Amino acid sequence: MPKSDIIPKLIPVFRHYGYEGATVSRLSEATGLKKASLYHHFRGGKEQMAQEVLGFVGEWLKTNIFTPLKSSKPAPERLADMSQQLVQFYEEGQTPCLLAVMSLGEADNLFHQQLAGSLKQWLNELSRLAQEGGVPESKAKARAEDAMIAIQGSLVIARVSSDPQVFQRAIAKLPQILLAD
Amino acid sequence: MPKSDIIPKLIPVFRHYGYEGATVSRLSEATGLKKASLYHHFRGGKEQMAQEVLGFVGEWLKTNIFTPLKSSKPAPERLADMSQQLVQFYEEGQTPCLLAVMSLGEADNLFHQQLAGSLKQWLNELSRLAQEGGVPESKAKARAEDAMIAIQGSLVIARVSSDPQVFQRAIAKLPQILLAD
DNA sequence: ATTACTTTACCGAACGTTTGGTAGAATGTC
DNA sequence: GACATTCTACCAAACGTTCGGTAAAGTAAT
Repeated sequence: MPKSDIIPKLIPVFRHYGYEGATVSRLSEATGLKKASLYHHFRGGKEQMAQEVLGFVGEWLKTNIFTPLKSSKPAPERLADMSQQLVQFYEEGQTPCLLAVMSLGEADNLFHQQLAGSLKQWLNELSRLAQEGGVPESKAKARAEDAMIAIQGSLVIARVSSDPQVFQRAIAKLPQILLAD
Repeated sequence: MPKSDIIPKLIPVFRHYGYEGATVSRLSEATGLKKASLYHHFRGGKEQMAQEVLGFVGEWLKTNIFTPLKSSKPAPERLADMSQQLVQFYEEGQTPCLLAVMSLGEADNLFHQQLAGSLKQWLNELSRLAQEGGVPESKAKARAEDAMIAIQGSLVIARVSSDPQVFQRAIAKLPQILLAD
């Protein structure tokens, strides 16, 4: 099995259990590969698995979020494209965010820079979008922050209340948060 | 050492590491009690420790958040009281939320009901406050949800970006979210 | 007040299990 | 035959938990 097939099977384990909870047994079960086979592909062990999962998701963000946000469409359409991708990625709000989950405990020491980098990029792209939608630079950064807060917060609330619609409602409000005048 | 002294020392471990990451060794270190001594106080082991920590925080919410929200002061003042308590409780935005952290992995199976109950209560109290501040019932529930999203989301963003001010900014916006007309 | 008994709080050492990780043999694939 | 891939079998270390026991504080009876 090629790595490109393994990593997507690793992702949900890290997302749902966090770094410490994502045991090699669970990762093995999720991939269908025995432990030793996993270690053949990831000589750096569990830490490398998490690293490559983070890298994969980073790439995913670039191609499915950041690039669409830069397309030539009008700003509201670009935002709608992102929203659609997000709802899929977070499985309608039923899946925790890797960024949030990997910033806990021991994992934070290992991956903090990477996580912070992805978030910063995302914030920048959202801020650009808002500006292109007519929001002055001074307000655009604050709105981008509010948008990310809404995404992450709604994922938490949706999870704790077992009501994924909380997430979908929050996504539906993004245009207002980012582009209202 | 009485339990009332032990539990507060347990809390930060569960908050920062999550249930699976909160090893008995770490809990032992945090309390200054050896493992066997912890088991003297909590015969149910780690699960009971988490349970009692959740109970303690539930009580804290009741006396420091819910009750103040019901006082006879005008609505904006009650909200300010809650905000002040929150900033302290989350250490100016540097500490993850137990609710969010315990809804991950195996812990969610064990504690989901309790977590969902606390959240629901909190949402209800915020909705009541908004209504008493003049917001129609139809909108009040949505605003309470937005407020909780802002609290949880800003804690995540603050943590990932190592910028606690994100949290404090979000708290400062609560009056607008809940009571604006 | 003194003695004897019970309880509480604590700890060192070990329990069986699971952790992350390895070595080497089997299996395919070219 | 050579190569990469997967497996079974194994390991030391850490996991959550329990055991056996000590020291001190209560409690009761004399």
